[in-house]
Amino acid sequence: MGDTPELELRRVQVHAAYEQVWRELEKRILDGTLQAGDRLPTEMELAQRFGVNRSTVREGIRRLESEGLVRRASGRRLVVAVPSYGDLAPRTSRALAMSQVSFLELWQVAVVMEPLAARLAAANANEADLAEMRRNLEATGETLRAGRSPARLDTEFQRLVAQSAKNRALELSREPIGLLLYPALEALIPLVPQAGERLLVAHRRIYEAIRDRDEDTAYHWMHKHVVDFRRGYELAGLPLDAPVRMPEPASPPGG
Amino acid sequence: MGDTPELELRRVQVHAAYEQVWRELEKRILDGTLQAGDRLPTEMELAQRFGVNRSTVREGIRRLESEGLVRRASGRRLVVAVPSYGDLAPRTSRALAMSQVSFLELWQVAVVMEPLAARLAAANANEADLAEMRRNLEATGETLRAGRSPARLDTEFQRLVAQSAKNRALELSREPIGLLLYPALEALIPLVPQAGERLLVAHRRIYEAIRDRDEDTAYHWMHKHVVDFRRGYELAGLPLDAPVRMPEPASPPGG
DNA sequence: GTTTGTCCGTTTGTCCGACAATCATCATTA
DNA sequence: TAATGATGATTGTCGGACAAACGGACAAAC
Repeated sequence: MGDTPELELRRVQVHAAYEQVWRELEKRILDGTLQAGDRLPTEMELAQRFGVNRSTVREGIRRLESEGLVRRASGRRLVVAVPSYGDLAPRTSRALAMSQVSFLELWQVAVVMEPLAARLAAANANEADLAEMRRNLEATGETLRAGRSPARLDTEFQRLVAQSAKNRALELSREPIGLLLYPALEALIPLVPQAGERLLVAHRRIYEAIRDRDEDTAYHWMHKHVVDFRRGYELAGLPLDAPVRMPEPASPPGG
Repeated sequence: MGDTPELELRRVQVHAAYEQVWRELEKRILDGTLQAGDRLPTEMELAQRFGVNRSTVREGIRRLESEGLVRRASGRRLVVAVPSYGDLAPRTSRALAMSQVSFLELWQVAVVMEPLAARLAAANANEADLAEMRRNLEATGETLRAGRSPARLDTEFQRLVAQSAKNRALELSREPIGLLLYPALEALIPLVPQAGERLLVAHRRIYEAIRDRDEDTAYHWMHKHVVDFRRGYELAGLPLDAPVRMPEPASPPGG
């Protein structure tokens, strides 16, 4: 075999035309040539400028749409947009669910993220944030009195705390986990009678600490709350290492 | 104005055909009808079964591809896949960068996530993980001796630690942050002469602690390391609250 | 003067039919 | 047996086409 002189070759990259359309537009958006809010040219015009068929342009555009970099304005013209975590979080949740992530894995992250969120919320929450939390607390109380499951409201409470933290990296990191984790309450509540009351108490304490700008108390109650969640899960006899399931989407994923 | 009796209307949903194709296939994948690894029918066949044109099917497929739910095998046929964070993390990073997230916001998350990763890594790393860290350590040493920037290798080291933690939720949560945060080293290193050496020492300690299954030491050194990173950033006179920029992609984003 | 109905040019969503390039497969050849 | 070539299936791209929906302008009706 003396005829293969250590020749190192890498796969020659061949990009489909619609991919190049997508990448080119993406690049223009990311480098600021196209700013959020700008209107894109019509499909016909894009096709002419790129020198490809309109069908090809459309396939590229689908990709951009899916990434949340462009949206269709009320009317029809394409408009450059900033991707929202409304688009991203459910997708990450799905990837986690499809990877058969266990309750324990999610919990291990939540138990550090949520207390951090509470601490930052105590530092940064504004009056509007507090009002939303109050509204959520009341709704949770009613829901419990009516004997229904507060799972969705708990998910929301955690999200509201994270929103109050004024840290978008935190918000975006924890959202996919919250989306997968708290629906597990749905299964837990009926099995652990005292869970609902404990949850409400914890939420109240967390809210009060945030309102009073008491970072440490907010942190500790949230930590306790998340630990409590795990304990309830074990108490109910649910397996920590079983994969979680993807909940029904509350709001339809971005399109 | 008594002629508007609290009438609440929501926008009537009209779904384009390609959207329905996308949603239907997505549903089949998520509910398990189509399992990872399964081959999808050909575009022609999909078009016939959905009763739409092949072009329409193709637009829907682009969406699925973008979500990582389906890939083109080496050949051509579409294959159902599990979305990887290779697809997801860069997108989340972009969303963060476009939202003008500050160094401080990223750091606040990193300072709790990375030590957690180190602790779990000390508990769960296997021999292959350790070998990769060793390789990374050596490369970092060489890079520093050569006077080049270890930014990319640092990003990789943190990723390797997270991989060793055997927690996919953690891995997926921290990756977008790491991707945005550590490239800031590129700007930092030339300004803080001792930074490179300190970084290498920290990496070594973290590696040793993980190897020795010493969770607390791994945790503390990683915490120290991340705190050190921030101190270096401040020392260099870089503003904590300025938005970070999106780094050049090391590997082209999934497609 | 404001609302409603109508028209028109533009743009999108969808369809049809077609072709070259590429891939998977298998029979053929050295 | 392993390399080579032929064959059929499938994708990527194209050009052209049309109905539906939109934005805007204008006229008619209240």
